[in-house]
Amino acid sequence: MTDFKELIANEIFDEALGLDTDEIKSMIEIPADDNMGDYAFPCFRLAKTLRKAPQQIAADIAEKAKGSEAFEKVENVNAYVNFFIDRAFFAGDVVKEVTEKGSSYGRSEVGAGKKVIVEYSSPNIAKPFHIGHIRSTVIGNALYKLYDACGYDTIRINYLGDYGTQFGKMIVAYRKWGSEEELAEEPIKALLGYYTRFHKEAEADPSLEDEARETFAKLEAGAPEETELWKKFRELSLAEFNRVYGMLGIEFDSYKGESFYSDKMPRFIRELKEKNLLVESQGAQIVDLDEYGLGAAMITKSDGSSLYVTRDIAAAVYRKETYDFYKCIYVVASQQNLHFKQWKKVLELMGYEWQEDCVHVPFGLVSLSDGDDIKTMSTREGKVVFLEDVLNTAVSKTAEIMKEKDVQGVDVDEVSKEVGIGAVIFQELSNNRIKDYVFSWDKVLNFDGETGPYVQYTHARACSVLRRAEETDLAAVEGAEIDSAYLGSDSAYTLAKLIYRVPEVVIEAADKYEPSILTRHLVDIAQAFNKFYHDEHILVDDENERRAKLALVAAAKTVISNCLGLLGISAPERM
RNA sequence: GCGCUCUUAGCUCAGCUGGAUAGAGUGUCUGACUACGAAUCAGAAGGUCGGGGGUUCGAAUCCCUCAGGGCGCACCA
Repeated sequence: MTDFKELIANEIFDEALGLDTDEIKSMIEIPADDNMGDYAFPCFRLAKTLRKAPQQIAADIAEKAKGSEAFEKVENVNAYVNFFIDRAFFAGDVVKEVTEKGSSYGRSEVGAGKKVIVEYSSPNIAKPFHIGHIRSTVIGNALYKLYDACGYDTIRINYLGDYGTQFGKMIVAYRKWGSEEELAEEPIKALLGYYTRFHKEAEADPSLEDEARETFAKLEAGAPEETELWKKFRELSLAEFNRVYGMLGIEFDSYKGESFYSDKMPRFIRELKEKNLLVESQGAQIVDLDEYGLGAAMITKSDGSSLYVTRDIAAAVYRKETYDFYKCIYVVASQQNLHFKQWKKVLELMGYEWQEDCVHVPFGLVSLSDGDDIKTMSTREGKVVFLEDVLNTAVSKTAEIMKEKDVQGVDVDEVSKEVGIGAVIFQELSNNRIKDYVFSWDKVLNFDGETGPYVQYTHARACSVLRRAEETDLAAVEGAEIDSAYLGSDSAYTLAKLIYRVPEVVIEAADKYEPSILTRHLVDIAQAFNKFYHDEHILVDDENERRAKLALVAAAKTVISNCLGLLGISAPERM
């Protein structure tokens, strides 16, 4: 591909500026308004070194660059030098690139040879998979795909919350009020019922809490009956979770959860002691992080049992020793910011320098609207919206729409899943992950505007044009040269420009741990395609024109499909 | 109280390492299906970018401060 920034930088370069071509390249901007050119170079900063008015500098550069054949036009507006390139040539160049690369367009090798771990989803066993869990699950999955696309060697870990006092509670509740039948029938809902009931009853009878702690201690000590129940709860829950993961098309390479590390902690407690980091406080063992403004990190409780931070230390070291990662990404809610800061600080104090390669990727809270009240979801109170219900509702709404529209030649069951679930995932990945939001049925079930179905529809529409061309034997010949002169319109150029940027957008989204950057860009592409589609007649009689336009349609189709794939969403050909 | 974070159009949100007239979607109003899919497109209206200072040729963007919301602050994870 032609690197226009390079051409421009070479044109501008002058020793008197005191800038090398790379610095000049980084200063080049793409104007918001097409009328102001395709690339722009602002001269404000040069005013000091050159001791001239920026307007004058711009005029001088423009004058000098006007002779260049690489640009159709060069002009200066105030302190800007605006470069106009041959748009048709550019569009043709982009189309060619996408045609050659196909499904690998957007991928790169920037991460070749580096190992990246992404930890995400990590639900608590025996609790329902609710709408709040979608964030880590879907954001983490997109990050995994983005890193994979950047050439990194990736490992997906589901750090299951499969241990802790909560299992003591669950066992106690099950023995008191549960039955095997209801557990077999609807495991998660039954377990949730026990959990909810436990907390309700424990308010009146605090001794239940002690009983739960004792029961967990037994479990930890390896008591057979308790272990048996724990295993059963874990298995039943995992089967439920896997159903949801299946719907979302999500997989993991490892399910090593908290229980896996339960016997790996003494080593670190010893190590903390040896390094004189441990302090006793009110019967508990802590690492004092006051001087760093991080309070105290509790390592063991007063009864000697261990906690979250300790387990996470064990897990991090295990991963470093097992995988020797370049980076380890934790996709966990922002509520745990303090925990991650403490944990990293403790690792640092222990001398593990690689803690710098551990990144907490936080995201905002999902809450529920309860009339005028906004509440966080509470498993204990049973106030939750199940993710599976959301997915199913989205699917059935999609099926309704499809039946209404009477789409031909599709398996409604299959496609309504792709579209309905795609809509939910897309919604989740649309906004900056740090923002809190209130769950709304209206919003997840809205399929108009900047939504997943809109993008998928655009893809299906492109497929439809290509199909039509083939049916009537008007298809572009595979591998044939196209005459890019027909791609010089504003709408074709805008579309090509957005397609051109995809590889860099993918890298940026991965670097910033922000899938929404790609989601937004994808919406822009879909909008640009739809505008092109409306502005221009594609299946025209003139063979050369038709071929050129079809090639652009095919490129757009490929790119939309690739980007949706990176977000974990499928791209149906009809819907 | 302390720490982190958010505040941009009626609503939901974009706005890249500061750059030209702050953009989408949705909602409201209006127009476009006898070309290739109307889950679409075009147009109108809608903003003192939470308030106030500062840095700069230039601030929604960086710094300070105030206000409001959210989250967190040792025996849960």
